[in-house]
Amino acid sequence: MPKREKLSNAGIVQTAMAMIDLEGEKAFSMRKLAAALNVDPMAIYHHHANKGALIHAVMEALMAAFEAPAQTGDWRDDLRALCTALRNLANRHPGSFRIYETYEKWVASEHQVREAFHSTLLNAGFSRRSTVRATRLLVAYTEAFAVDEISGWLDREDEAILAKNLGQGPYPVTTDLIAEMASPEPDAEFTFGLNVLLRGLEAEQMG
Amino acid sequence: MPKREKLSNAGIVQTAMAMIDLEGEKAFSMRKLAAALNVDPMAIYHHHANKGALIHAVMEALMAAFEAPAQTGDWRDDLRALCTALRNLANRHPGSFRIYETYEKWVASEHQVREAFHSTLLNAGFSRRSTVRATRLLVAYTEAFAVDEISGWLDREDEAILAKNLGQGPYPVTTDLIAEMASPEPDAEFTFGLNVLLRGLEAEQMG
DNA sequence: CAACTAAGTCTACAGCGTAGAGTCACGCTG
DNA sequence: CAGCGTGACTCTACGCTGTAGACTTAGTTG
Repeated sequence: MPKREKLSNAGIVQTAMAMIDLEGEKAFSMRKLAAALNVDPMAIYHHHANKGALIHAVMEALMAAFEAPAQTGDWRDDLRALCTALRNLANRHPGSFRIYETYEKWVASEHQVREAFHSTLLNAGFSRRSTVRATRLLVAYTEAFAVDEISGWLDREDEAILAKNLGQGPYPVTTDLIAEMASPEPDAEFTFGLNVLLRGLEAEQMG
Repeated sequence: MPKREKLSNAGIVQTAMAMIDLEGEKAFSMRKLAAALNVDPMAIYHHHANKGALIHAVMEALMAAFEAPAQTGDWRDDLRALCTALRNLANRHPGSFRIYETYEKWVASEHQVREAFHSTLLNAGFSRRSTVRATRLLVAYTEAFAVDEISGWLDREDEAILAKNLGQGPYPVTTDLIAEMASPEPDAEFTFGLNVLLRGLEAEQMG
C-alpha cells in the first residue's frame, strides 16, 4: 500500500480550485475530487462540512490570491493597476472566478480587494460616499469584462457564423458592426473602458 | 382522469423560467419541472433535446423579454434608459439573469439589446469601433451591477456582523467605510455609475 | 496498557439527467 | 370503415451525484 500524504484543509481547497479552473464547475464533483486526492469521498467531509462549504473555501482562496500592486502616488495609474490585477486573477482562475461572479454569500477575503480601491480613492481626495461608489463601479466593470473575456471573444469562425445568422435579419446596425465586434485585442478593449471610467471619475473628483 | 393542457415548447420554457427565477438554478430540475407541468419527466424531452437545450431556450426567452425604450434624440438619456431597461430585466428575472451573466454560449436574442445600444451610439456620432466598445462597457457595468443588486445589498444586520468581523482587522479603511457601504438606495448607486460612464463617453465622443 | 479521539472507509439512500422501449390517440390513405 | 403510421406521452432502468451513519484504524494521552 502506497503511503499517502495526509489530507489538509488547504490542500483539498487547492486541488478543488485547480479542478474547477480546468474543467469548470459543472464537471466538478466531490467524488472526482476524492479520486484526484486518492482518498475516499467521505474523507473530505472531515475537513469541510459539505460541498457548499468547500466551494466557499475556494472562493476565499480565490480572493486571497489577489495581489494588490504597490501604490505609485498617481491614483489613475493605481486604479488601472488594481483593475488589471483583478482581471489577471480572473484569467488565472477562470472557473472559480465564474462562480464568484454570481456568488451570493459574503466572502471575507474580498475585502482585501476593496481595501486597496478604497484607500487609493480616499487618498485621491474622493469623498467617502464616492469612494465606495467608485469602487463598486470599477469592480463591477472589471469583473463583468473579465467574465466576458474568460468566455472567449468572437473569433473569425464565430464571426462568419454570426454574419450568416444575422444575414438580412432584424439587426442591421449590429450586422454592419460584426467586423468591429470580432476583437483580436482584449487589452485594448479593457483599456478603453478603463479610460472612460477614469475620465468620468476625474470630473467626479472635482465636483 | 383530468384532461391536461397539451405541452408546448414555449409553455415549458415559461414555466422553467418562472421556477428558476423563484427558486434559483440549483433547486431547478427536470423532474420538478415535469411535476409542475403535471407530466412525466421524459415528456419534456419531446420538446427540448436535453436540460442544456432547455436552459438555452430560457436564455433566449430572457433576452427576448428585453423591452427597448423608444429613442428620444438625446443619446445620454437614451443610454440611461437602455441600461435601466436591462437592469429592470434582471430584477424581473433574477434567477435566469444570474445564469445569463456567466453563460458561455451565444444567445441570439441578446443582439436585440446590442442593436439598441449600437444604433444610439452611432447616431450620437461615435466611431464604429467606439460604438462597439462603449456598448461592451455599458452592458458589462449594468449586468454586473444588476447581479450585485439581485444578490442583495448589505443591510443593517449584515453591517453589524461585518463591523464585528472586520473589527480591528487588517482592513482599517474599509472598516471605516462600512456605513457608506450599507446602501439603502440602489437607484442612486446605479445612477452614480451611469453618470461617470456618460461623462467619460462624452470626452470619447469628441476625441 | 487502556481509553479516547481524529481520520479515513464502507455501505446505503434519495435525487438527478436521460436512454430505450412501450402505450395510446389521432389523422391519413385504401 | 379498416388499417396503419406518427407523434406525444409514460414506464423502467442506469449511472452519477451529495452525504448520513456505522465501522475501522492509527495516534495520543493518562
